[in-house]
Amino acid sequence: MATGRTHRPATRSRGIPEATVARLPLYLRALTALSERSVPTVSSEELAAAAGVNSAKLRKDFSYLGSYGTRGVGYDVEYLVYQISRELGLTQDWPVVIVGIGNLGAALANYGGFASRGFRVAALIDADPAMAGKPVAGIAVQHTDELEHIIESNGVSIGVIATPAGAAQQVCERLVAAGVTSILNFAPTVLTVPDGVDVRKVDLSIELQILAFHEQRKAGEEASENGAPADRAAALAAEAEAAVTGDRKGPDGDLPAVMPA
Amino acid sequence: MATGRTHRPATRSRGIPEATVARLPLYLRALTALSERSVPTVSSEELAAAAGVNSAKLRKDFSYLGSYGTRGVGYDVEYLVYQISRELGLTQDWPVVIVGIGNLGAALANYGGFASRGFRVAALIDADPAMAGKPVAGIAVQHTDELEHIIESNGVSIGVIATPAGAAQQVCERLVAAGVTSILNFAPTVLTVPDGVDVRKVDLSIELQILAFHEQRKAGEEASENGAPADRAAALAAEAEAAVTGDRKGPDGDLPAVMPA
DNA sequence: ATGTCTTTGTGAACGCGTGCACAAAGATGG
DNA sequence: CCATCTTTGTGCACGCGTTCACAAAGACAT
Repeated sequence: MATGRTHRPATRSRGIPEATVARLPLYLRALTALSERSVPTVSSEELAAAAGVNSAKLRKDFSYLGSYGTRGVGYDVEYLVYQISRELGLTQDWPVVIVGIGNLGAALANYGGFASRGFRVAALIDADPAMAGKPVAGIAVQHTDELEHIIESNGVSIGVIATPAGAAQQVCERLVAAGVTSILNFAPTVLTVPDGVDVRKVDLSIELQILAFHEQRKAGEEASENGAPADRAAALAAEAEAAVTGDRKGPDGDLPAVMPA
Repeated sequence: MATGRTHRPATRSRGIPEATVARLPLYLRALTALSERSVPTVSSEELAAAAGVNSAKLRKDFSYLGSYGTRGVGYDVEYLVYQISRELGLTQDWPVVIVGIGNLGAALANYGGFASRGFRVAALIDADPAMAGKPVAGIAVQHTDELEHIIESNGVSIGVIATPAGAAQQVCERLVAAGVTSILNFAPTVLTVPDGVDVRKVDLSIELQILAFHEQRKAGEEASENGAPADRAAALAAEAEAAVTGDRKGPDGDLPAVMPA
């Protein structure tokens, strides 16, 4: 190791695995908690436990950042907090705009987790003229017409979309055209963006559906056979077929064989 | 409940890969849109484009469910909607409880994406006595004291935690003890749960931090390193989440009025 | 100094997920 | 009934991420 660790080894700084990047905030949170308790150092084992990951994984993650630990001792908490913050870009201030001030948008505006880490809500934007000027989380909502102006004059590069699904793509395009290059999307839609623009998606209902899958599997593992969902399945199928021809439904809602043409 | 089930990769039985499960809701959403437009069939290429994935991946995903396509034609939209819904367990009704009715909890309660897919909000629960009885999204908030009773009498197996970070673990334990086996966690904490309980985490600030990382990389190609002050890191550390304590208070830092920080 | 003990950093093996490329299956037209 | 055309389903190879296991590095005691 210790291969002349210059400040931008193309081999490493370029190559922080995406999976590692996604865990850095987790480590940072755990470290911050330790820092507040004035814990000076922490071992990979302890920190891994606090972050809910494997200790070998944590060490490997940190190894991508450099050798910040001391063998036999562990990691210096404050130093690591700083290094991770810097790596994540949290040592600078990121102005963000939130578009779509409905229930979710308002909740996001009030969310302290944003402001506390170098993220500053530069503006709240909504398409409803009735919302304009109304204060949410201490910030006056502005109308969509001003979107471009807001982005440009504040140098905003990160946008949060909390609009209805139907408006998301259009809002996205306007954000990108105005200079936004990272988007956090809460609308249940697939956003299409040009190269160079990052999109991360948070979809509440998808998470629940994934849980439902596992829940169903747990339930079906003991009652190895379908207990009674046949009725509901049939009902859903019927409802679903309302649109189309709708005359090819399993006789009793059970697994119909592969449907013929 | 199944007896001694040593923990395994979780995707065993007829082994639908976890990555595939996570995409099924995406396909389902795209298919539902097609269904509403009365589109009878769709090719893997078209559907993949609508869902924002690779067509080969989509076909492979579907192959885990069975052979539901017709070569030379594509997939029957209605039939596929039914199959995926059934696979995800959406053909039955899932009562869920939301614990922590702050800004986010209220937004979740109002979120239509839950109710529209077999998920029914059975109860809203908050620790604040002042909230008790207050209607949110047409449902009267109930006090935490009734948590166990609500879970048991409604047969709730899925719980949503939208409390401050400090309360999350305790709430989690009570939910699990009362019979909940799947948890969607919005609080920025690592939840510890017994085997057999699934936890999915949604962390808003982590998503932003990941975006910031990429944003910094994009911006910092040439302005590689600036002498970032360590003061910033110290300030950040001090201000960061006081998650440990756990009650909603805090100046303006991580734990805002309502959201889990 | 030297030995012992703790913990890091990492080489290597393994498993999962992704995407290519193509043969098989079925529709369609003559 | 046969030929052609479209699209599925999947074998295969590759790369990423995870985990194990251990040598090296440093702290600490004697």
